[in-house]
Amino acid sequence: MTTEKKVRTRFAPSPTGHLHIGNARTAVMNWIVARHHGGEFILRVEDTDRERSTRESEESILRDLAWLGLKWDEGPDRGGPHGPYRQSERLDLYRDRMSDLARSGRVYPCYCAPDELEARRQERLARGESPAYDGHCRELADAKRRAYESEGRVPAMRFRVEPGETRFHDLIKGPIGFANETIGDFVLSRGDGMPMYNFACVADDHDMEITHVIRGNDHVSNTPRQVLLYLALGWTPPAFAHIPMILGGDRERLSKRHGATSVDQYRAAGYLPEALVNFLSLLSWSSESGDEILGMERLVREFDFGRVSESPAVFNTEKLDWMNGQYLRALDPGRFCELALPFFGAAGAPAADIRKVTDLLQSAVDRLSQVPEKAAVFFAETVVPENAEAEAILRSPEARRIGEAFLGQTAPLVSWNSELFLAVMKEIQKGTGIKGKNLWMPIRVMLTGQVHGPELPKTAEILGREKCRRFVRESLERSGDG
RNA sequence: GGCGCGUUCGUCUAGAGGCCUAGGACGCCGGCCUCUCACGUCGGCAACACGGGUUCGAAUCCCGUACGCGCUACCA
Repeated sequence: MTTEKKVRTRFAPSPTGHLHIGNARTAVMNWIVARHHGGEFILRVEDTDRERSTRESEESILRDLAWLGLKWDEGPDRGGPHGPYRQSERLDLYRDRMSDLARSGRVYPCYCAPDELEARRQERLARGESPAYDGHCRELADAKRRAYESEGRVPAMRFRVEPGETRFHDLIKGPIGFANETIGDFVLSRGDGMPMYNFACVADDHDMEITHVIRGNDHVSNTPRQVLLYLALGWTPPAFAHIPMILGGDRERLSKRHGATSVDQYRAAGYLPEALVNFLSLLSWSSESGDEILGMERLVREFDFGRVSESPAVFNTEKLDWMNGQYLRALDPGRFCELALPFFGAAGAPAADIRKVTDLLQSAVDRLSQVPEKAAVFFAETVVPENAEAEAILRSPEARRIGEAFLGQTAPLVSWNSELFLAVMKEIQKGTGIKGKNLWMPIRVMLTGQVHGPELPKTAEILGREKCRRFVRESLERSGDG
């Protein structure tokens, strides 16, 4: 590699749904490689499957990509020198390439109907033969061809795969080879003229000057077909890198039944894009430093194909949660508050002291969506013991003495904060002789109804003197009747 | 069935012939901190799929087996 070509990578999703976590990881890798080399990251929409492609999906994918922080240099929304970036808008280009191939005799029309194809394939399988296309239409006589045409059959175009072996070098897996016999003459374009994946992909990657094709491992067996196409068109294939699949807990390809599988679901659940990108990067890659909380800059700087693993990785939500918690805690408190606010829903967060609440909660959650539920205790108008343990604490003889002392101590107070609350607790301890857990737990339950929670002085401060006194009074009244 | 790829603690991984009585991280268990929980911190449990080679020496190289995943579409 003496001629320094600018590195160009691409992410080429088909807009048939939300951005899947596995595809997101592919996008992350491509983005990282491009940035690592100071190159360009291109976004291309592969919408040649008219049945399944929708504009809504495309928009949603672009939105999620942007949310992840993976900025693209060229794409359908912003154009670029190699556009258009939607395959459905590049049909003329594919037609030209097809003509090139036709001129050199590398393609031929195939009139086989889908059911005929399937039937013959099953027969070959039953006989223990290769399921690849049998070459039925390979050497069709003109007469036969005309006969099919008059039947109204519209041909697909197949690529003629000659005997031999197709090898390529994978940046991650090393040399890989396929016997051409196992490939078979594959379809380049359908009867309706739409190009197939392998054909459009090669034409576009070449036109867009892609230098590194980085994609999932499920594409390795497509690669020899694509290499054959590059060669037939007189082009030099790009470098290929096939990254391991992401699996679910049962070691099967990650799918819906494994729970959340799309990026938008993780956004809604309160994960930070930086955490998700970091986590995804660490699936099948590791920093030489051994560090795991890396951040985008280090991810880009330290990336190295040599450190990409060759085996599939299980997507482990527990570790993602931990990592997200790390990112959440590293956030500036003001920023944390700002990011948590939307999770209170349309009604918004209760305005009073929300910042004090989020400050207290920053180390208590690992997803932003947990903030509202954990914050509820600060905005409640009544206190209900959460369980039998809480009720038992309220029934204890100490609880009444502590509660009464609390009311007595707080009655004359004109101001209120965590320090004053602490002072009150000290006085109660002095007056009743009760201390430690036996002193604090009854107050905690009287104020929050819960046996666990953030530090009590801060909690009491946020609640305010009046509310604290009311909750204690109501608690005493309730247990007084029993 | 064929072809391809893969196989280190439950999970993510380090490891590129001796540095490995296999290291780190998550989770789990326990200690500390502490009114509780969480955070933080300290410690513990836990793995080289199996069988043959090659070598003075193999988690690392070779072969085979098993298992897993992927592809085998006029889907991408």
